[in-house]
Amino acid sequence: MQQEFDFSEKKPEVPKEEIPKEEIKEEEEFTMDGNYLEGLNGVQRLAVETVKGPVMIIAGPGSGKTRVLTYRIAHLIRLGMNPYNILALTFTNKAAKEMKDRIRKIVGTLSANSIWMGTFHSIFARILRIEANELGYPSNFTIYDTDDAKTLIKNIVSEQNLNPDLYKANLVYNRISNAKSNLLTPQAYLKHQGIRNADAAAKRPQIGKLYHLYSERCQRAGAMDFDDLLFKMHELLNLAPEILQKYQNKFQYLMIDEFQDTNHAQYSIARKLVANHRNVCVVGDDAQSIYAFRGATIDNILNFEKDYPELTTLKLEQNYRSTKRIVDLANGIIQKNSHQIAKEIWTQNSEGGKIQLVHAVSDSEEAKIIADNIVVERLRYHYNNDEFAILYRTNAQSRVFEEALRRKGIPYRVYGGLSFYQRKEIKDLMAYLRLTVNHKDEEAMRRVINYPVRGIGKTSLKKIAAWANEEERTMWDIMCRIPQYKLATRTQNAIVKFVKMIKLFAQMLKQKDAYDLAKYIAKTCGLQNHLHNDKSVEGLTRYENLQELFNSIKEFTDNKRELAPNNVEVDMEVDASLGVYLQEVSLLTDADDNKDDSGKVKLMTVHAAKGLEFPCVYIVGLEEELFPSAMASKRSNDIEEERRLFYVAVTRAEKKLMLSHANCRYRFGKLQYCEPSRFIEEISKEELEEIGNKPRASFRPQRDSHDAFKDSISSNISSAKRQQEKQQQLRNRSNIPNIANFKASDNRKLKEGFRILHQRFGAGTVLKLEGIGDKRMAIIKFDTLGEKKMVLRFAKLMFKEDGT
DNA sequence: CCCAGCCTGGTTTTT
DNA sequence: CCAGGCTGGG
Repeated sequence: MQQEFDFSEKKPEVPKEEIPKEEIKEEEEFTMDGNYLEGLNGVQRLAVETVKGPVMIIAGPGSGKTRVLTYRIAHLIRLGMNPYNILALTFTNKAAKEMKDRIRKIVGTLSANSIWMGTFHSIFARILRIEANELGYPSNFTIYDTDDAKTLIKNIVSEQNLNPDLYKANLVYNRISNAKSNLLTPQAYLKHQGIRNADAAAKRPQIGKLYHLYSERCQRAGAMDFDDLLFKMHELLNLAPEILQKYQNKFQYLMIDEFQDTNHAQYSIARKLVANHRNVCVVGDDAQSIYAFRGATIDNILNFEKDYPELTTLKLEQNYRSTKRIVDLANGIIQKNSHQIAKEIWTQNSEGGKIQLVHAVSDSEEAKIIADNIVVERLRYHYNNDEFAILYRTNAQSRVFEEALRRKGIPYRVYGGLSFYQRKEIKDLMAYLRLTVNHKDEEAMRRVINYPVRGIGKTSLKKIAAWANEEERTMWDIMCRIPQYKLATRTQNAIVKFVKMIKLFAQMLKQKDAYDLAKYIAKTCGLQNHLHNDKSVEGLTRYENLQELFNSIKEFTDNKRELAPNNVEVDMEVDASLGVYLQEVSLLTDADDNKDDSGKVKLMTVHAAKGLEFPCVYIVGLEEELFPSAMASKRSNDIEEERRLFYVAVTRAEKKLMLSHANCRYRFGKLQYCEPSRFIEEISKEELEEIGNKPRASFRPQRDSHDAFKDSISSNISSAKRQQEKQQQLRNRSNIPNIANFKASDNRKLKEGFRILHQRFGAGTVLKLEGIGDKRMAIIKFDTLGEKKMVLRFAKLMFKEDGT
């Protein structure tokens, strides 16, 4: 089936002749006749070739969705569409990157790089940066992360003398986020009767006002939060017909991946952009919608047909990823849900091994069984470490598995969790960088104005904030004219000096690239020295992290340099300045950095695993209140989302799938009894291979006490327990002091203890500890397992006198 | 004004 | 268990 293809207004800005020779060579693997179409099945091919008008592709898991999307884009380019006119939106940077890499292989680097492909947030940020002035924003606006936003809300709540228990930052932030996702302005929010009633009923009538103030403050600070990137984009398109037209003409073709995860704002923007040519292709799977909590709505899929009556709907139902047993299990799971588009996933793959279900006594036993199993599978079927993935519901669950894997000497990588960019020392330097680029950035300023200490304390800051609010100016403005205000001379001088310093940094923005400037700033502001002088173990790690940040900035500038000569558009794609760096980095997550993860077992949440596949998958912690989460048990809608989440997890697996749950686990620092998840009950047991102790009611510890737990399992003592005892014995024998609470004054004992630890572990350095107190940690590094470094963390250390 | 250390309250998933 | 708030001594 060959389509005619004719877009008016198309300017071939990248003529074929300009493509460098080696790229053409690369292309020849896939000739113009469309060799690249040959590996596709009928529906896939139709999906690739139906290029005009609205198309919706319902793509089951493992149905070759990414392949279809990439080939489709390649196909468009082949048909003469300028890559520069294609907009492809994804939800994660990873997905965008993967697609770009694959397209690059088909159409060459130059074309691939010209496609506007990225996350909603990053693409819109890029556009907003260009158009910021239209919205009364500076083009170097800051992007507030969730922490910044919540701190700002906290400040506003306290300024308004509202009860912080009632107006919790989290809650207020969610309300605001919700409003923005639904394109409600503060004014509309305040007017909306239903919302007003709801807020009043919840005894929180002031939320509308807080939303209003929050928006004002963001605007004043030249800052947008994540939701603003969508919200303001929509506002921009509404602002003037010319602007809308400009982007409608620019983006002749729009593709949206993971369409089931779009929220109202995203959908509205998309609809506006394609209103004229209606060339929009969305790919999604209602059964994999797992982001309702952040405003995603399945309605977008259901309504799509109404908005586009001429819609072509295609269903990709053949699964190429998983064994029959896994596909059957997945189908069985999802059919329990009531709302969904009818479809049946099927596969021609072989039956595969039975799905295993592990009943573990405790969370540590669960982890041990899985670590053991990885070793066995590896030997038996010659799997590589990186072919295993452990999927869990919450990030906190990773700890036990890390320990178990470490004990077995299995290298691993944890994805997600606390991102590198959320570490204190990183945020501190970033705040300096942000402040340099955008002086108005209030959250950045509050963070660093007195760090390292320069004698500008809380009281002074409060005064400045008060003056700023009074005059409706930024705090920076006030500080620039600080001699006009009444303050102690010493503080005044300190502020003048601080302002001078930041201004000095700003002057260098144009001359230096991001890397040079960042290094200069770190040195001059005193942060680098401050960390360098901190000789405690953690101080050292912090210093190292800072160096790591420099490395990443260096990588960024080098990358941009490489791109620069080839790129058609001169904007942030090739701009190596600090401002662009900040913009890109604030939208990055931990999963995005391309740290080397070959040869490592992968640990991540189910959410993070979406869009990925692994030969062997372990889904762990299948317990009521955990997976499904306790929050979800209340509403049936949420349970369905949890079930979809389970569905997503199951369908990540190619060959081997193991499910597990524990009878007891530590949660919130307490030992708890756990019911097996209802999802386990829902599975037909015939195809299962059940491993381990069946759950027994007698395991239930009374009053959640540790002793009751010990008694209840003493008859059937778990291997985890024995392991623990063995460890303990090992410790005693080698005289390793036990670790518990300690005070900073115990420094000498501490040092002695670490000397012993050093001897015991031998392989590495035990670093000096000074001034360790509450919630500080000690970190021991040593080389093992061919990994560069291992880090052990001991919270709250103390050596008891008697060595027990 | 600064900091260490105590105390309390809260814990899903992410751009 | 852990982050953040609060307090009281320097």
